[in-house]
Amino acid sequence: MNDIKQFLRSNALRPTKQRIVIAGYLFDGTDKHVTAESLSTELAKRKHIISLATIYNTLHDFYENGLLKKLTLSADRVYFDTNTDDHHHFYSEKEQFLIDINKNIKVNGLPKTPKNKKINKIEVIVHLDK
Amino acid sequence: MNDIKQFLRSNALRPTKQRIVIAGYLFDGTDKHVTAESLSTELAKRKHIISLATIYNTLHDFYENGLLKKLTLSADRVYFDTNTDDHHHFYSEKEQFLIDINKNIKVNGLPKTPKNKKINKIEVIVHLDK
DNA sequence: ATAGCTGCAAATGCTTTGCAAGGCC
DNA sequence: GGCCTTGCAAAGCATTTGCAGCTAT
Repeated sequence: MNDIKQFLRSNALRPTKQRIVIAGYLFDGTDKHVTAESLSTELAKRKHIISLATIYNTLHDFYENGLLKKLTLSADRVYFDTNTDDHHHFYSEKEQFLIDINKNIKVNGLPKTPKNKKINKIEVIVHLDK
Repeated sequence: MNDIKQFLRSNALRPTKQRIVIAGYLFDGTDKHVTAESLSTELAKRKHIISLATIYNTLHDFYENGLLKKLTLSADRVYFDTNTDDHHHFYSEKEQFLIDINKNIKVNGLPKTPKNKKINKIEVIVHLDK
């Protein structure tokens, strides 16, 4: 709890009640994939009612401070990943689940990067069943 | 023109005025990436005013018949790709552009597929500048 | 005290849908 | 003629925003 406050402060985030609850849930040591809504539901189960607007704000605050990774896999829902290391994903659109691939993946045979551009990241998504 | 009608018919799509215009634009031999809106704008320049609802319907009809590939890269816009071969992309979110990677890319080091699942496709997105 | 945060309600923006009118076979 | 398609206007949804009240420092 004080750890969490510390943690937030060290990321230039004021440790408010809501942020402490959200960070406490997200950064409990287990990697998680959440959407604003799944997070809201999950917190509600734990009797923590936080307005959706705040959840959206907080996820973006965390994201902008590098505490979360953002994943756009389907058009109608943005996922946030608590694992911020470089890694890739198995994804099932049908079942809406997401599994981290933590092994080292190598992408070979890329053509040269377009002029005056830099590669920011390479994202590999392994789509499952159709 | 009759080619286009033929083409639509052979894909179980009734060749209506609107579909002929849209297919004529999309499948002119050059690979294209469009969104519903960019397509609408592009057609409007050519004096073809087609309602957005119809454009959405048509893009999905084409997609469902395998004439287009669908790409979800940013949450607020779905792209359709006239190149339906297996291929990958360079993508700049900032500049909103998309370039096909037609070279053969190899992804090495994938872990084994989750139990009872099959790989549908592997998608590699090379994100540019940030 | 005051700059920052919360949360409601309303707005936004892409996409879908209901449905009446029109077009293709 | 009958079924499919179009397109308007309205609905749907995830997400964002304005703003008044509250809170951390």
